[in-house]
Amino acid sequence: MLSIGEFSKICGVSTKTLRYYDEIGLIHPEEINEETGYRYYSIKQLKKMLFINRLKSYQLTLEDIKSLVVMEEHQQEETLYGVLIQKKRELQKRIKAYDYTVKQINHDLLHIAEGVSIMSYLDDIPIKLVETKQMTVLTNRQLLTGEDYKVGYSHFFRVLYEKVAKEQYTLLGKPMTIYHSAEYDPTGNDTEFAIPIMESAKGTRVFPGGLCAKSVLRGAYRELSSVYANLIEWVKKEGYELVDSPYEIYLTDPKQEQQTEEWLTEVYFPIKKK
Amino acid sequence: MLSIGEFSKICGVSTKTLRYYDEIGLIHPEEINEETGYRYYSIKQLKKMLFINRLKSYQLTLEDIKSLVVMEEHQQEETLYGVLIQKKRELQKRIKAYDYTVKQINHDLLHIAEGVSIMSYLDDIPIKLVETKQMTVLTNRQLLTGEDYKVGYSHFFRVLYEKVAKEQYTLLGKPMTIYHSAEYDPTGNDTEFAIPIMESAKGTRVFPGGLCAKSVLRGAYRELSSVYANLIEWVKKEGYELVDSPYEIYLTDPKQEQQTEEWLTEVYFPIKKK
DNA sequence: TATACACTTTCCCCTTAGGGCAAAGTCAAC
DNA sequence: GTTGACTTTGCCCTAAGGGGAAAGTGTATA
Repeated sequence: MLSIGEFSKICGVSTKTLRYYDEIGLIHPEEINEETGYRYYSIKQLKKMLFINRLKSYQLTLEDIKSLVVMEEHQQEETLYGVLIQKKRELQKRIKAYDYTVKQINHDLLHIAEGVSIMSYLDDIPIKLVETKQMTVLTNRQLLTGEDYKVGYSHFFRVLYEKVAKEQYTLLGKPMTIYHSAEYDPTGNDTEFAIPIMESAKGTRVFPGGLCAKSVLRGAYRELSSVYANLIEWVKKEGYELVDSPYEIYLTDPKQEQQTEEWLTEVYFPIKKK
Repeated sequence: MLSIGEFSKICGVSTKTLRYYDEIGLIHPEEINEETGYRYYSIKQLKKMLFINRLKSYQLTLEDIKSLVVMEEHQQEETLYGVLIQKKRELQKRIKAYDYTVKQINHDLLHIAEGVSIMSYLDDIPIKLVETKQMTVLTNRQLLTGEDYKVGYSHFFRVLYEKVAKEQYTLLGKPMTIYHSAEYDPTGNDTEFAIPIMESAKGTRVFPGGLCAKSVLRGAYRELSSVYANLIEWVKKEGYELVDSPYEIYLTDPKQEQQTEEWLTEVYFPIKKK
């Protein structure tokens, strides 16, 4: 039997961690002295602990590890395979995300080196007053969380486009989304997907035209909030007020155009003079 | 002035987050109604919030962001440049670490697919009884934390090798480390770096020989703890006991040999029959 | 045998960046 | 005046332990 200190040294795990693992039921010392409460681990438990260490190095949560180690051996192998495949995908996703972040940082570093403030693009977003025309749009209104957006957008538009194809509607414009929620809520935002068509039918509605402040974003969607901020500031400053939900029109299709720098998105704020 | 909800929606940040940022002094609403406690943000603060959002997307901590946003503009640019460079390196390091983890997972997946338990290598680590000879070693004893190890090893060995070169000592063997700490302690372990030489001089000591249990690890150092566990188990089972600090001898130089699979490390446990 | 010192125990608070929920107060529209 | 949406503060929760205190235990040595 090994004391907690000996066991700790062999496994390369602190005694604090071992006590914590005991507490959460991950690995319980084979023997505990009734009188003193001292923990004693067996040599056999070394293997279990090393297995736990390895799974930890694969970024599994202790919860996941726990459910794995309580299994019987043959069931464990199967489950482990699935879990590892899953984890691998997750790590690859994280790598991609970090790669992207590094790219963005490089972009900003370049700006700073040129002596340009990295938020200066905010001042360069042009805003125009336009008069939009009334349209008929095929729509689908949903509550979406931040997570849903990524997959949701392509999904809901695909559904709408399928309907257009099936019913042989006549397309009159690019896809758009209308944001009805008054506040940003991470648990869900009231979002309407719409495609302008010629016909009026079930699932369509009249989308009113009128005076709008309009801005065009060239680049990745991450700058969208900046465009919104800019529009709001402009609207206040110029003495207008918002009279309907803001909406966006996607001029490029992210699936088609790989260069995020080339994406074009129009942002409209329906307004009137105060 | 914008209410917290409006401001939240524009910036894509929850009201909870805004209150939290107020609490930690990251961004304080420009106006707070004395009677009601309602927070009101100005249009000008949008830009600051968007800047914070961007820094957050770069994985800066709120603490770091805070110290950046309180700076004056020209000082901020300079600091920002350094911080971003730093962060970029960190992210690249993390990417490399994840890449490595993915490789390890792939390795294990292969094993599972072949029907081999992923910890089975533990049973394949051969152990031999050997009699080692007394040596003279040039040494350097240090308290090292887990973090220090990575850079520490190459550093301390380099110092020792420089001494060997300067004093024109005669090399008699490969570099080795002796682990004096009885317990694994994440905050620091008593570690001795040593190189066998012929001469006795200041900075050298006699390294005693004797009976040892010896194991050879082929592969990356991450399996070292397994080798230790195996040795300890063997020593107990065979009725021996440890009489001195375990040590390792590095047969390959990590700087020379790029393939971690080819690294060779000998692990020695000085023992005697109980 | 007394003592010193290393080891272990439990207990409590702390970490990041907020999320969830509840009770109570406030705002704006009808 | 009322309703419903909005906001406030306050309290507890997260994952994986780290730090430290106070008290008890093990063991080697003088």
